[in-house]
Amino acid sequence: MNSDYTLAIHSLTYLALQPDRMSTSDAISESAGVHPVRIRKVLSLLKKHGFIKSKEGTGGGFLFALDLSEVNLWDIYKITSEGALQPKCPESNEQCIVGANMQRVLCSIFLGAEEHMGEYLMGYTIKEVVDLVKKRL
Amino acid sequence: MNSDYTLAIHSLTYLALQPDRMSTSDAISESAGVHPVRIRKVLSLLKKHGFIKSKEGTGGGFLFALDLSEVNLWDIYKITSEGALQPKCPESNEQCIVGANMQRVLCSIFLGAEEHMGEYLMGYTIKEVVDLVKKRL
DNA sequence: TTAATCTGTAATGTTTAGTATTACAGTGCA
DNA sequence: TGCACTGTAATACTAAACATTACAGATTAA
Repeated sequence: MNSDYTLAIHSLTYLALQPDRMSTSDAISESAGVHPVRIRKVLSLLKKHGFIKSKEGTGGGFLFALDLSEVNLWDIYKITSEGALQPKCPESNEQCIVGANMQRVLCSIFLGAEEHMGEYLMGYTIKEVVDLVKKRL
Repeated sequence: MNSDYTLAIHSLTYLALQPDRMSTSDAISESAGVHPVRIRKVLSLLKKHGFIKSKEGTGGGFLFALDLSEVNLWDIYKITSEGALQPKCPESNEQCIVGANMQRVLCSIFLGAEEHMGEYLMGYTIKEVVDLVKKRL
């Protein structure tokens, strides 16, 4: 699982808890324990998809742009990690019936697996993640 | 997705197509396009779980030990890759409510995702993979 | 009983992917 | 004008994946 994915969830959850002021990449990076540049990279993806707004300059930062229950974990997965489940198939031997066909077979199976997982992830919105985080236990 | 997983599937499929003679790690590695030592490592795992037999020495190699429909892709996943979906959470800030709780929340969500995917993978046995490979298209 | 052919596994080296760091242009505020 | 941000590219570092080497032990066949 790509860790940009977890970073994106972490960031959005952070923003969700600061609904009335902008948060800087520095503040988020301190919460997540990674470098601010990474936060900006991940958030620039989320911005492109309209989940957040950003503002440059003094007093700038990031802000959640939608309702918390409009964004679910499958949406975020698709943006940050789609295809992460796909097998990394080394060049296999085309002379061999197994080598020649395995990649195709596995790709289609793993695509199905990803879609299947998607249905599960759709069940979690940022709102629910925020609630779980608040519960502390 | 751990590529030991795809290697295990590849190897088992290969063995399934050679039911009446032993296959060497060299032959399998040539089909899969990886180093024979890796094949032996992965297959030693599968052997521990009783999916295959092996024999050392001249004329030795590996052999499928069960019926093709007794082994499904979830079984293999559990052996080679369980936990691969778990997020790699960097140490986050315990002072922050998000940092302090995110790992716990994500672990439980991703555990569910893995189980959910498991139900899908259970639907594919090696027999079905072999059939798909034979179909060639 | 010796040589050849395998597995099993540890140790080491190499490559690649992930991540951090640095640098700096552009934007907006005070 | 100076400061505090985002945005992004370039570079450097680190860790994980993978290949390679090495060799002990098992098995067969000459």
